Amino acid sequence: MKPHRELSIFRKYLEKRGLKLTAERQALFDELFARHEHFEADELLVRLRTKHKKISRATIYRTLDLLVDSGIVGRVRIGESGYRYERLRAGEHHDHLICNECGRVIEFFEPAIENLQDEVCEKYGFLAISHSHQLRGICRQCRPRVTSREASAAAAAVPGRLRILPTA
Amino acid sequence: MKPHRELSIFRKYLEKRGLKLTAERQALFDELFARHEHFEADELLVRLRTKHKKISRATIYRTLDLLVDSGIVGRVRIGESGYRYERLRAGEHHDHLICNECGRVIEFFEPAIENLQDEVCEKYGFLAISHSHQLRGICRQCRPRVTSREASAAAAAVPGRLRILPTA
DNA sequence: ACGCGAGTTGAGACTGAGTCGCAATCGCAT
DNA sequence: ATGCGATTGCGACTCAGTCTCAACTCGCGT
Repeated sequence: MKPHRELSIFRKYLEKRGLKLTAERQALFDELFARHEHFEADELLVRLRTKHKKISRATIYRTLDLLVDSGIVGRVRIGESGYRYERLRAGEHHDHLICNECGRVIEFFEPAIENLQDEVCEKYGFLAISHSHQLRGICRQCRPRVTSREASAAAAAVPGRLRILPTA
Repeated sequence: MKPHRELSIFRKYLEKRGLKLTAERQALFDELFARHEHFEADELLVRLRTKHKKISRATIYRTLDLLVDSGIVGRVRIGESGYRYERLRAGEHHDHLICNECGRVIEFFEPAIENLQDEVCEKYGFLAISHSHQLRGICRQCRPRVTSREASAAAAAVPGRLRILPTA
């Protein structure tokens, strides 16, 4: 929870491979821990540019790579284009519900699903390293607005398909 | 199974909205049903360019959009960049195991997971429209080659993280 | 069979996200 | 202070996908 913990992880990570904790990396790290939501790389760039000092796009991406690699930050392909990043609480993990209307991202964790995943892997002799599991649809807040109209139209468009189908 | 079935679905889909079944759309459709694997848009372009007639990149994408929209083809974000497409057997659905080594894509379907998904949605008042669920790792064939070395190194790189974590 | 207009196509310009190369600069162990 | 590897910013670049638009088709109505 306390930023210190992850900072020291990051610091150690850098040290271990002879990298430096520069002002830019610090700034990025701080900005990242100033909030908790999911974010995109360019978003971070803007945030840093406006309030703090200048930092180049390349550096953002490079630093984000380090953070992802160190396990502090997660990189997810959520929408149609680009990546989204999110802080990872140590040891924790969750999947996503993504609203097509408002873009809201809801995190969920279902142990039973995780277990079943493991079973699937075993069945195929597959050694899982990471996974991504996302459901797209309409969130509680947006449902009233959308109601019958679009949603049912979408469902009707694909005859015989009642089940959730893969996308994103 | 027989292409006819999906062709008529596609035809109906087009008709319904006053679109035409042009030679290009046909060619693409045929090429698509000539095989069964997952494929990328540009791959299709090459295939068509070499054996069949010329067809523009724009048309490939446009037609693929139609096919996806009609429910015949699925669009998935599987790797690091771009989309992958796959034929959808009517009513069927599956998720993916993706090998980081050889790129192989294994399809799986686990009803219990699907049910749990529904439960999660209910819990959050979320109306799911589509979902994507992918596990990345090393497939059975590649495991011998990779063994301890990389895999265990990767696991060790993130201390305290034994569980599968989100990515892709 | 013919004509016409909506629908479609190809070429290439364009976009957005992310990456790369490189010269200038910085951080830190000595 | 010195030196050298690590780092930065810039801008050029790539790649996938989208858009524009003039030229061309399809297929319905006659």
